[in-house]
Amino acid sequence: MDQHYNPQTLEKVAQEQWLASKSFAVKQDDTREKFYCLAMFPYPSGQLHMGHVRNYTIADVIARYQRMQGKNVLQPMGWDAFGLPAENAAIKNNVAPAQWTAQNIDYMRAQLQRLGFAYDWDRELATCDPTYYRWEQWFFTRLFEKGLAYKKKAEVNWCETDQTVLANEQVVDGCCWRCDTPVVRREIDQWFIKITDYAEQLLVDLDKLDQWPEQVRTMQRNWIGRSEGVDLDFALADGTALSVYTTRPDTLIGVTYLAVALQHPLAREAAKDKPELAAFIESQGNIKVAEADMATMEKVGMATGLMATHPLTGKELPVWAANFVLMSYGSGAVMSVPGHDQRDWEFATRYGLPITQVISPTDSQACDLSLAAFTEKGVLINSGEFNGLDFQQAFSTIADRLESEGRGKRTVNFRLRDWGVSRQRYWGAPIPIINCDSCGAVAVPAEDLPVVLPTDIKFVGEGSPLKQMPEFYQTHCPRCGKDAVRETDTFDTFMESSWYYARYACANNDQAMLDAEANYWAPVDQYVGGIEHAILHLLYSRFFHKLMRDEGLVNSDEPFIRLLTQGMVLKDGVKMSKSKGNTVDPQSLIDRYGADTVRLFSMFAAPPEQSLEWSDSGVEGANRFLKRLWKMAAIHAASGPVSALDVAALSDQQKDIRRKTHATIAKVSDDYGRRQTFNTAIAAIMELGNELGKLDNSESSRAVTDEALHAIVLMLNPIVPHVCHALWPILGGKGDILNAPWPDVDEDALPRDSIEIVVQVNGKVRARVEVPADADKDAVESLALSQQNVGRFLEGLTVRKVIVVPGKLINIVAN
RNA sequence: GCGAGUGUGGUGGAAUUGGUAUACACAUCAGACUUAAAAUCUGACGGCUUAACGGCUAUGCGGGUUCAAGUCCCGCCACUCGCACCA
Repeated sequence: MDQHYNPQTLEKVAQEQWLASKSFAVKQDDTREKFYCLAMFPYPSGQLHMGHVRNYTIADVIARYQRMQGKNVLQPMGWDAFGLPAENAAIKNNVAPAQWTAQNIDYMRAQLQRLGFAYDWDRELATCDPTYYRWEQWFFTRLFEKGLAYKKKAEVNWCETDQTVLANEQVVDGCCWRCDTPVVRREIDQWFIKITDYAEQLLVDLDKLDQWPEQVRTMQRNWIGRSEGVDLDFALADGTALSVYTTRPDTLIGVTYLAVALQHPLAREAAKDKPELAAFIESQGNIKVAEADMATMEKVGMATGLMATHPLTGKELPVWAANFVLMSYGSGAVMSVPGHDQRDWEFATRYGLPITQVISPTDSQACDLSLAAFTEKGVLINSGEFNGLDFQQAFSTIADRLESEGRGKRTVNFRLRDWGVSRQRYWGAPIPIINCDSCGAVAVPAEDLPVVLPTDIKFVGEGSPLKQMPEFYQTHCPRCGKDAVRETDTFDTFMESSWYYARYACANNDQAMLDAEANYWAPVDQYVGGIEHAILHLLYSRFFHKLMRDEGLVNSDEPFIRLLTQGMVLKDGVKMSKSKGNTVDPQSLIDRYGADTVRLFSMFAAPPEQSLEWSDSGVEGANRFLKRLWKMAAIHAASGPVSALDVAALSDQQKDIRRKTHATIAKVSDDYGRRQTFNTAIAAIMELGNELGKLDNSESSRAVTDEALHAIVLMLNPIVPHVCHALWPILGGKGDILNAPWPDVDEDALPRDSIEIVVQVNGKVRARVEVPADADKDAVESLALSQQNVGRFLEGLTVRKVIVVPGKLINIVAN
């Protein structure tokens, strides 16, 4: 065989064989354990970038590893094909979004195939295909009928010039990204899905996800934001009540004013007779509809002139309108306790409102209300009959009082808001609703689905083309038959990505959304994707899974059993992006070094969860390793057949290398399966390879080498499958390496005769001693004490304590 | 602003349960091979110090717990991700 590694040729041979024999097409098989491995599908932006390469390589390594464990492995691929970039490209290049998307998919599919990923291409799907989104439309009509989908007014970013809704990313410094017009908030009718009905379940079930990173579970918990508090009423002069939610009823006596959102009905009503308030509300209307902007803006407000009565003290309190009160959380109004809430404190300080202390620290904590609010829990003071109570006592006493007087009620509240799924855009799945003057919003009947998005359109960018297409929106009411108007909004693209994992399992079923095969494969055993999706995509998918479960479509509670969140790919310490001009094109690297080198570097350069710093010379190093591996195997194979390994007759050096082989198998198995740190697995394999070079050419050495090389090729196969595909038969491996079993550890090869023990004096390493593996504590201690350098450091000191960590270290404590 | 992370040689990183800091690579330097270069192979490689053995010092910064801290605790700094219409 050729001693030169030729990736371009051997990768082509391997890929053609995989494609021709459909090596990765799978079906239900009840004789084996199933394993569903999935990487987040890409948006077809044009070309693969390094983030994709990393994401898909990680998943592919896991899929191929699990296959070698004897499992029935499904790994599908598809396209998250709806979304804004297609509309932007359409305007820029004068090409229809459908056509642009289809071209991108074709190019990127070829790139994925060139990287040798083990996908079942028979299950490929694209979310912009009516055969996909028809089921999403159908499912939405089911939710609508169950009352889980509803319409309400909500605010959007609006550009007056373009007469269009802007996404948050399209608002730059408060202005439209295209025409620079200042953006205003506008309220429009929008569709929502009641994720809040599932808030408790979504929170509780996080505890079941013990194979998810703790940080993701924490972020979701905080996002859902369950809190226990009290809803209470402050009476207004006209006899109506202003309802507020608080988690700190213990501070109730310290309330010095109330604050309502600018959109609160009370603020709007007050603004009618108060022009300066109306002007103030108007002036705050250009803040982006994004929480980050809300939180960082200057906190300002204005008195509404209204007064409210404190439910316990009967005191009259002013009602302010404030820009930081969120209409979407609680009742859109808050009671302000400037003594014990920092935001209230800042607001009160700014506007000269009174600050009262009602909580006293229980320990020596500082509490100076002229500097800041005291926000810890403590003991009540200045609260009349409640003085001396702690938080728990005060909470229940005050809540009981309010409940008995009918002025309040204990409430569980969530930060989570219902999911707005309407988008005033063209390139998305049409919302299957018909608006009838007589019947209101009516779901499109199942037999009329899908509502197909017209693709032969001219796209100019000002509003959705669907609004200019009577042939699309003019229709009849399915209920009463009168003329009616079809909904022209489309779905949020998170809708499509919330259930695609399930659809892969029955991608070609045109009779149902999901079927028995979907239930065979679901849930996904391993999901791999970027950490940036930790909250939204993963929460919506979990929600959708529960909705599908309650519709009888799946019989599990959660969609993803194990989650791996990969870090970003950086270049020169910053994220790769076109605008920074620091992108690395995977295609040119594949052309130069082959897919295996690119895969190997991606897996070697960093553990999957950390960010990965790109390095051209590192890629070169990965390529060098594969060349060396090839040459070593070629020379070994060329020197003829190998005699059987005679374990009893090995020299110490041969035994050491055999131990290393089996220790490496054990480590690599753990790294692949439990730790998912592929970089350390590769390092361990490299170490073993380096050791092999030290062996001579004797018969017994060649037998040791043969065993090691078989193990190396099997262990590397998930990462660099092409070169291993080629090397396997050369080394005498039987069948296709794809189906070869993972190597076994020979436990008998692992024990050592002697081990090295580190000797410390007062925690500093002073010597190392070689002791028999079964040496007892006393023997180790006396040997340690006899070391010359140890003696030097013990001179003039008294030994107080000796700590022995078996098999590792001995620490002599002396003074 | 809020929530979640990360920070170790010249560089990427390793150290898995509190127990030898710097594995494995990259870069650099030296040597071998070569007319020469590339490629390949061998060796050196945190800093200071020493003729050498060795010593001191170092995991963003400042404290703490411990026989022992990169790892645990407290306080800071810098960077990254998310914040509901980017996907």
